[in-house]
Amino acid sequence: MGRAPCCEKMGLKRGPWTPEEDQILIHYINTYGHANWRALPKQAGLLRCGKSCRLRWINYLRPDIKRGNITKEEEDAIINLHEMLGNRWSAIAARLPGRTDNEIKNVWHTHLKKRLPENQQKQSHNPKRSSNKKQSKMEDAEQEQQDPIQTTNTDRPQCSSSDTSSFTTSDNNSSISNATTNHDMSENNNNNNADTPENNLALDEDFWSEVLSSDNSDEIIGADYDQFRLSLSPLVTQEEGVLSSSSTMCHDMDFWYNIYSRAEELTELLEL
DNA sequence: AACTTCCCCAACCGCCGTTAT
DNA sequence: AATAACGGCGGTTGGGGAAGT
Repeated sequence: MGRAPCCEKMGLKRGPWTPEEDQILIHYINTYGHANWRALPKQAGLLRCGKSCRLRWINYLRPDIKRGNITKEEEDAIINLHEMLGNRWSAIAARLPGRTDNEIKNVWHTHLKKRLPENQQKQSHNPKRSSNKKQSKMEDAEQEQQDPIQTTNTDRPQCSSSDTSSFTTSDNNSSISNATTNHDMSENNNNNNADTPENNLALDEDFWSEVLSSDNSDEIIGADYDQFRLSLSPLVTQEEGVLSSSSTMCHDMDFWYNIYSRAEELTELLEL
């Protein structure tokens, strides 16, 4: 016998959500949480099935959703991650804080897939994915062990909006967390001479004294800073490797200043 | 201006793994 | 151990706006 449908269709609303429904859902979840999606709509007074509520919350209403276009850096990260993980959108999304699996899936199908050579497009699905989900979770764990900088667990706390590691630029669109594939980024950067560690020290002590003394560094950091962090990724990789640190996902401004301060030393180590 | 085609993305569907009974 | 319920995931669809003719 097949599984019962997730909800009775009778009397339940479908299709786009109205602002009123959104408000009800947000208010309910903020007040009571979402321990039980199935029961939620009834308790909240929504004529929706639990699945629909969950999807709406996860993909649109969550407060930590990052709005705005996918940045070039994020696109590159998605491409790299897709190469490693295949169509495991939630796993990819877990590495891009603020982005949802649905969003990444859409971006992939509408933009990024087209960039692949045709033969890769044809066989683009699940190069590493096993048909067995348990197996693929083990692969995730395995990979996490090899690469502690990345996260594979969606339950793991992600950088909050107040965390300076998820730097927000002035236009709110060009931010990317260092949770993104540092290794991948560094690979990209290594292929791009403009971003070698030697070239990334455009931000000087004046910049740092301003940032570190500011109460709201978000206001003064911008695209240069994002570029800076990105270009320092290889050094971060080195730092994490050398110190075998517990690798907190969310490095703060002090961390980046430390990397900046030790750029020479880390570059040397990197070259060894 | 009217019509058609294309593109984007929110939402739905169905399946799977986990958990509770 | 078997079954049902649930949450989560990836694949797919279709409405609506943009672009093209």
